[in-house]
Amino acid sequence: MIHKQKVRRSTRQRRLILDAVKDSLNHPSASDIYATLADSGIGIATIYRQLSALVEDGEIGSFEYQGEVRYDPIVQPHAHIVCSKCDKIWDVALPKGINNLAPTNDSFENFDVDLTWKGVCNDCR
Amino acid sequence: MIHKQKVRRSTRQRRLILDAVKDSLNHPSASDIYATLADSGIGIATIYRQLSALVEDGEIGSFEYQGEVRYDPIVQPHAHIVCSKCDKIWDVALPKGINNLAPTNDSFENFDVDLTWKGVCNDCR
DNA sequence: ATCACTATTGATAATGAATATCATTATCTT
DNA sequence: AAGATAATGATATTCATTATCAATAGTGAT
Repeated sequence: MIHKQKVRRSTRQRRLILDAVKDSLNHPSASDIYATLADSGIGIATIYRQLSALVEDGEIGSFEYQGEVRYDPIVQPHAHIVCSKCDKIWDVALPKGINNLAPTNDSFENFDVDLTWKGVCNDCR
Repeated sequence: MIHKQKVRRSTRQRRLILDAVKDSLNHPSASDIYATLADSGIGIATIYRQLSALVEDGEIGSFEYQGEVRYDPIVQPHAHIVCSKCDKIWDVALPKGINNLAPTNDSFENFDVDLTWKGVCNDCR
């Protein structure tokens, strides 16, 4: 017997958290979103729960950097550039044709790329 | 006045930790190394300290995956494949010419690539 | 070898991100 | 409106990692 699909409910908290990520420009962490929504009264546990759920539902993107998960309003595949001095993160297009360079063969089915360029940004030099 | 260079001492602990990473095959975490060296009596703080120092000194590599830092005996630039089911990690060559695809321009000096392919391995299918 | 200097160690407390628990609240379907 | 249950918020807990600090042990000079 197949597992019954758990229905996702639309709550005030979920909407606010989604909007906060969609409106973000700095690849916020969970605590960044918590701070942004400070006067909403949303608990920190809900922030974590909904961020995970939104990623799972494909509404937002995520990646980890410096020991914490960062969230991304952009869901289309793309790469990042990070400055190792100031830890700022920029979005950048994936190199054209990168998927053709994937090590896919009959022993591994490949479906996602995580690409980050690390360097020093202009401001830090 | 230039900062005085702090001299790195060669200790029993450092040698054992370096050897453990160099002999590893599974991209071990700090606690993996701690477990491997359980009967050496090395404290967990020293494991963390020396792993960081070894990375800083360019003796080993590191990257983060699933909320923890993994260490790598290979220091040459290379990519990883991870299985999202069993979390196993494989080494794989960087796509040839990837550095020519870097978004380097006069506002960002690029010196490192972090590339991970994510998929499902043969065993998990 | 011994000395003096100080980097390193080990035990442990502390931090910080993320998850688990659970009684209460709010959504959704009928 | 009512029943079923997903979601919430407060908080305890877990887990990886770092900070603290007295004791120990490399290292270079004598």
